[in-house]
Amino acid sequence: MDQFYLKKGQSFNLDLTLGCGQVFRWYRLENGWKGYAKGRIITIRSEEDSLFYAGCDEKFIREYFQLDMELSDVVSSISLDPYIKKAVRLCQGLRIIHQDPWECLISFICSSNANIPMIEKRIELICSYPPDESIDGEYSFAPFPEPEKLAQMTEPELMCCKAGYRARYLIGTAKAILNWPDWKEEVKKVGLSESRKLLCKLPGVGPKVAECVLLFGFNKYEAFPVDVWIRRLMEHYPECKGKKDEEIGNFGRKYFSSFPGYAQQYLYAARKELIDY
DNA sequence: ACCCAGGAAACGC
DNA sequence: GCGTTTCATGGG
Ligand SMILES: [Mg+2]
Repeated sequence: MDQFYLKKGQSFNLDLTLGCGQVFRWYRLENGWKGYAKGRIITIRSEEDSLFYAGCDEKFIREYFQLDMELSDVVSSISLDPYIKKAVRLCQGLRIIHQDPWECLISFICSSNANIPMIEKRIELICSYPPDESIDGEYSFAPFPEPEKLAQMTEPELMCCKAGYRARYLIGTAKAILNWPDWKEEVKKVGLSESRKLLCKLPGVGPKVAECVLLFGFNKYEAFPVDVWIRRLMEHYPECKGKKDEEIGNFGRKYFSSFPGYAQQYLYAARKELIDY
């Protein structure tokens, strides 16, 4: 168990960060969290101004949780009105994680038209397939299937994992990635609009999933994913009333100029407190 | 029995 | 191009 000392003013809330719906393979312990990320099984807890963690090194912790990112710049940039200010206040210390792009991609293909508990269950079943009865415990902490493995799975197998109609999307995207080995470099080096077009070529990836992958997997903070909750919450702004998702996204990106993705995630994380604002 | 959930794709016009 | 329908799944 290693210790990481947070600097004074280095705002970080572990519970908000892991529980806000940006990652799906972290589980609460009695005191702290255990999860799978980037080939590692990690346990971590927060205590006063320190993090205590095992399963990775300090470099990983800083990178994964983006601890060197200056959150005060984000907050001052997006605190433009009382509505978003309430979300910001409720989300103090929430950081957008730097996920593995492939893990993020299949996670959010799994996310379409589903709620968070179902998404978590679906991803767990896919990663732990085929089921091994000799392993006890609710969670396997098994690695995400690599593109090679996922491409070889069959639709019936993925249906057993409760993938539903997303089964063929997962297989199709895995096969497409096998034929596009430098997809991460290509997506990384172009702007939001172009990278979104690239990702949308993949089956099961549309505007919303693409922007989640760009935000959480590539940390493109211009991204502003619009799901059913964000669509509802953004009705607060007259510019978005009755508008389609595309226009809502365009407004969010323009209005929250420097960090739209953070504004979006703070709104999403505070959705239950904002819904009857 | 309906409605909903971090939507996308196919279809009809 | 734009609106509608379909697609699995489990919980409320
Ligand atoms: Mg697509």
